[in-house]
Amino acid sequence: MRKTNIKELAQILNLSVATVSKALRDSHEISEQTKKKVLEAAKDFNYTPNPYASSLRRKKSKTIAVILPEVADNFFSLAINGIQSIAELKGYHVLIYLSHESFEIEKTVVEDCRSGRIDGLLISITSETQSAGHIMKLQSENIPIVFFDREFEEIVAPKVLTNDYESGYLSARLLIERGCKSLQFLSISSSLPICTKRAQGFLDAIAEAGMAKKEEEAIFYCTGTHAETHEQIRNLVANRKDIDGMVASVERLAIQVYLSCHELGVNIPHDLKVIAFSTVETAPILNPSLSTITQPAFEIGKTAADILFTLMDGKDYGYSKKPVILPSVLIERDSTKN
Amino acid sequence: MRKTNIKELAQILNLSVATVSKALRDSHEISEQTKKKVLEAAKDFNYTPNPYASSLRRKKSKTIAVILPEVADNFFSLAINGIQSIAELKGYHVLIYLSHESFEIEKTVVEDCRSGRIDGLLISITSETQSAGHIMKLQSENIPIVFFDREFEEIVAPKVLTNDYESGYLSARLLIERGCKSLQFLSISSSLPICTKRAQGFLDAIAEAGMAKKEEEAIFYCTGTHAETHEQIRNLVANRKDIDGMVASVERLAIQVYLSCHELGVNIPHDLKVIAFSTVETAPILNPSLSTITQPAFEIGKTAADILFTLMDGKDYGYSKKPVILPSVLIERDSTKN
DNA sequence: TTTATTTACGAAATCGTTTTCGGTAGAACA
DNA sequence: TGTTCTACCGAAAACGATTTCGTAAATAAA
Repeated sequence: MRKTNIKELAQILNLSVATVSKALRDSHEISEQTKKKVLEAAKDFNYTPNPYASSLRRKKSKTIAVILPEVADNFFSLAINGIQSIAELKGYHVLIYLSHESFEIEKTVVEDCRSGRIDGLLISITSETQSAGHIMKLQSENIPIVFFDREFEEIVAPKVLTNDYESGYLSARLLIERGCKSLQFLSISSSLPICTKRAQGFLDAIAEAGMAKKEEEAIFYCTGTHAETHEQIRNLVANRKDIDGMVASVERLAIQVYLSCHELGVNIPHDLKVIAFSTVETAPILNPSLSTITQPAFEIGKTAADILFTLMDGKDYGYSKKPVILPSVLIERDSTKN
Repeated sequence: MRKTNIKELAQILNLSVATVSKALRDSHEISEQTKKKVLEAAKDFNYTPNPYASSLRRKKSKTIAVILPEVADNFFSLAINGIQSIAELKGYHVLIYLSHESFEIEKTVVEDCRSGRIDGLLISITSETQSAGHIMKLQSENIPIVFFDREFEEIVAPKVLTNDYESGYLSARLLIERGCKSLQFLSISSSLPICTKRAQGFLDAIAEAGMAKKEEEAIFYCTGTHAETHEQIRNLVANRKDIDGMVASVERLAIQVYLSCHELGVNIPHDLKVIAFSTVETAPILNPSLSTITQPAFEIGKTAADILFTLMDGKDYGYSKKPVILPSVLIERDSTKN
């Protein structure tokens, strides 16, 4: 079945393209009668409007972009779900870009967003990102941007986050209450706010309990590839028998800790207690079940999208200039019990 | 910093828009000298080409769409990764649509794809999809389509699948060898080829072992919402003590089985052995570790994208009309051992 | 020198919409 | 009767690129 464009449709109907266009957009300038005729013909002759012609003329693309570090992480999967749920409602299209934690890729993608391809951007920055020039440039071209989860602190923009500091604090408190004497915080970045805040909460909690360590000792950085991370964590678990409690700042680190312990025969929670920032749904059926600080990932995505859309409507998004905080919940399971 | 369009750039350079356009596209009609001047000015004056104007004229969008049932499933996350890896290489943009297992949504999205918004489509159909009219309509408009994982059997199109029948067969064989006497196959659809083929392999294996059951008894369908599924599986585990082996056709069903067993105090593998089609990375650290048939999810996505791009280049994709099969691997862990 | 050929560029049409700005008829009003 | 509104519709100009085709100058071939 061949496609028609608006010009052909106009010819068939013996009307002008202007009239057809207006009829299709349900303009008051057009009589109900002709509207009906146009709609019918549009269906009969298989008319599908060309979105790019429309975007060109109206300077609106009905498209948003989501930039995130990876998708094979439950948190981001759930966040995408939340974002999509809103985009679908609004009839918007969603472009997904993966930065793979590479600042270079992030920069390239953000650069491309300046072309007018998108009406708005949702972004969770990479663990490498230390400057936000690329993002500010986009901002200066009046494209609404909302940060979710991984913000860039120095930039003023709507942000949807979770209570990272508090959660970091509580996770350490839990381990201390369960009798741990030497704690370690596993991080993936020394600049990412989610990591630094969680770490700071952790540090404050151990200091408060008289278990203070030097920051370099208390925090273990797992940068590098996933394979390298595995190696690092395995070595840590193998060699540092003094550590009896760990807080994993992101999901995959916790999994690495578990795998290492299984490989090395280290018993969780007896030899080592573990708690992780994670939304992994298998937490309750892990061996042992994993205590988690679970972020409201879906809601974070949904809220960020919500704000983005009100911004794109030209409205103020109603919240103050402060980030929106959706709290995480700590669920204790066997990995921290005695 | 203001954006420039090609017309302004031409004025600045005292050249025609035609020349500027050709210079930017590195045409042989333009001297190296002016090319250099144009490129410089483009950078200096912050020129970013409007992709929609370009798409309109060239009838190419540099965009592909991926339609999948859900993203919060490790298989699909990994597949997206594979797809993105190729798209990024080719400088293409990726639109993601979630059908949430709803045929209606799938139809709407596919319909929209006819508008010229995309140059190609990768799709994994919903569990409800029983007809492919919408997809054939798209095909008839010469938009390349590649199915991955969840195909529609009756349609002729490139497909990238895994060895479903064989894997179903092997999973049942394993349980039989481990001494199971009464097996159950957990399915999510009576029409989805991945389910029916896996189920058929399963049925053939138990028939061969003299453990044949009627199909209605051997296969348990978990349709409905996730919450309903949990209820159904819980009831099954609670009431059918005769069943001592289960094959979960998709990841989330296995998780539900585990959760139910934990709740009900059913011991895996002693009371019930479980094997699942799954790519979940926590399989080795579950309680007990989960035997899986693991699909090469990343490669499936990557290969599908590869084929799509060769198709979009107008070339034959080199393979025969038969689907490309990337085999899964069975990894036995504790959930099926004695 | 004359005639082809190449090289380098520009004018204008084109892609398929949307929107502005008129314009014509008939109704309503004085 | 003349005037002012409405209600509908159309011509044409955008939107910002690409591409075809034409042409002038420079070079090569005769």
